[in-house]
Amino acid sequence: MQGHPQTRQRQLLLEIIGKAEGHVDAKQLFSLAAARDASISPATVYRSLNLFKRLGLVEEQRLGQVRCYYDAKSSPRHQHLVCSGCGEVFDFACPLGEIMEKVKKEQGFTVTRAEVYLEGYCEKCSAGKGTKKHAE
Amino acid sequence: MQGHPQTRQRQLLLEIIGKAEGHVDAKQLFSLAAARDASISPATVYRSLNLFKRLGLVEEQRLGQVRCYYDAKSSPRHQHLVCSGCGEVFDFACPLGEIMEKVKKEQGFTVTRAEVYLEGYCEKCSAGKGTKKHAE
DNA sequence: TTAAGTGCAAAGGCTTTGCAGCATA
DNA sequence: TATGCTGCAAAGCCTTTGCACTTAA
Repeated sequence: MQGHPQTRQRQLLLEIIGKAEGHVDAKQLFSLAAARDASISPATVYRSLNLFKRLGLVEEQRLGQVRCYYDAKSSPRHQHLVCSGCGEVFDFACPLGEIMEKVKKEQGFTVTRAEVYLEGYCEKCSAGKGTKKHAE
Repeated sequence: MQGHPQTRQRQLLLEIIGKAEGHVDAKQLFSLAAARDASISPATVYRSLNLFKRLGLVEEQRLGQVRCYYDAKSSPRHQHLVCSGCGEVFDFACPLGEIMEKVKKEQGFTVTRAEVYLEGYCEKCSAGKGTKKHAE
């Protein structure tokens, strides 16, 4: 791992991130890890996440207020829809290429990282609004 | 103010947010406010921001990890470019309408809130990279 | 064997909350 | 005057850090 020891904890964390198709935040990651290795500590989770980010193994993205992580190689670039009704997270393809070109051309800005976050109501929740799982 | 008393502190905060064309986070807002009214407390800033958000007077948006606020009526919807070189924040028009329509049509998702966050290098910093004000 | 990682506990930011006093309407 | 806001201080999260011990290579 690029000069970094492959430890039991790191393997476990990477495995969880890889399997969690979608996005886990640090807290979830800790819970999931602790379920399989009760001795793991939050500090290790945070330290590992920072290492993985530096090595480019996982990517970080904000979903609303929350920092989430996902496997860098498994997930192609995608962006997120979060339902205010049921809390579910959906992926969607976003024409980022166009947007990046546009700001490059118009403002000379070179984009190295893009995040799109849309909040609203999914098909099911649009139909029967009022079943809020978590408030706004 | 919709049944909420108009206090000295709230006036001050709204004024600062209005004048700060762009985005202030809670900390900046507190500093700016404290410069003009040394007795103001962070608690008031946070309480006021939450009130303003509820009343729709200010809008909240994330810039990277940071929650920023801006005057809801003065700013038309715009999105942000943050330069990793100089830290400057640029606005840009983003074709969100199209995107919202697309997810509506393709996934039945109704968007109520959209945030686009692009990070990269502005024209100046692209030219002479290496003058990082803050690391990644 | 040795450099690096880990757990624990404590500390650090930011944000919220309880409470008593104060101000707005 | 009465409701509601304010400041203060304390508490709550999440995240990072210091330290001694353990582990991978």
